[in-house]
Amino acid sequence: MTTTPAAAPTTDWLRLDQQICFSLNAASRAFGGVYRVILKDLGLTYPQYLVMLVLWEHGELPVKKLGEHLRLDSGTLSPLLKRLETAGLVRRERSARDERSVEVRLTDEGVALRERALQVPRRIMGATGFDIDEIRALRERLDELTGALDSATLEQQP
Amino acid sequence: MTTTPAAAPTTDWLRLDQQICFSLNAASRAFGGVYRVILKDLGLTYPQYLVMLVLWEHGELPVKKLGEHLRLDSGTLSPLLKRLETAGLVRRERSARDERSVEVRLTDEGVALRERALQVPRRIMGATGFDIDEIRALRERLDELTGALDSATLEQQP
DNA sequence: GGCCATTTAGTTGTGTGCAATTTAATTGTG
DNA sequence: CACAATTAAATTGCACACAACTAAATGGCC
Repeated sequence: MTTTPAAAPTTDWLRLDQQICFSLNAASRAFGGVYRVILKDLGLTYPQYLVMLVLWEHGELPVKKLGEHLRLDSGTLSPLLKRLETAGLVRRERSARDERSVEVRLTDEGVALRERALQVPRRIMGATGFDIDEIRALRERLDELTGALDSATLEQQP
Repeated sequence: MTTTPAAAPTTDWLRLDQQICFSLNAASRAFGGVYRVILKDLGLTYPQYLVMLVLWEHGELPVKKLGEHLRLDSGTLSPLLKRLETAGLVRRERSARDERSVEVRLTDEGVALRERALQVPRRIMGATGFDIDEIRALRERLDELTGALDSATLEQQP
């Protein structure tokens, strides 16, 4: 075997691409790892925690609205919500007004869990080593990126 | 400082937390969506593309090393590599020196696919709307974050 | 009122991610 | 050399994501 790989890597675009998507992918999973450890106490997975955050803020929402907040569809949410229901944190009830819709609402237990969740953000912040302003700046950058990527995805589909 | 009884929480840390993890999670999945569209031509998923990027750069390496580059373990890589092998892009062979190890190497077809992949980074860059320097700055920030999160995860596991 | 397109959840199938376990090979130690 | 500890892959089980599809309910439109 020759020691030199296929192509000259100096201005290697694939290598650059590697860096970009690796970084985001790795950061996302590293974040997931930290949340996994911290959320184990609460009996929640990271995506379940995200759902609970939305419910703690809004109290009660149809699956559709929940999905809009989280950019997730029913294919992901339906089984996840079933697990939260089995855990006794939420109830799912067909809306009386529109029987296509399913209202998701917190149980007393689900509301109570919020108290224990209040410590989570501080621990996450500690793990990042970033301060509030740095986090905010990064967040704005990421939202900008997400917006650009979403519109690009839509344009690419016709 | 007494807190408001019911809904209105302190400085709403949970809401802030929501913003942070939502943003990273959303950006990661938005990125995945763009890659999914672009990579469909090549017959690769996004994680498979990441594996191919490493192989295009290094030519051949054991599963262990591949996992270190991608921070993935054999539980993820084994089935993924089987699919790449079925697709005819890689071969997996037990190392003669150390029979515990499995060497992953590109087939001719796998090497050839690199040519078609060369267009991917440009299309991704276009979709982001960011220029090289912005991407690089974001990447450095994310790597910093990942490093902090990883060491925090390790410290928490004694 | 009757019919059809749309909307909303749910289901199915594929592909990760990761923890935990298993199997086989290698290494370290007495 | 024997044998326990370690290491590398693979396997198993669970939980997302997401595309594609199904089923039920609603809303328009004539």
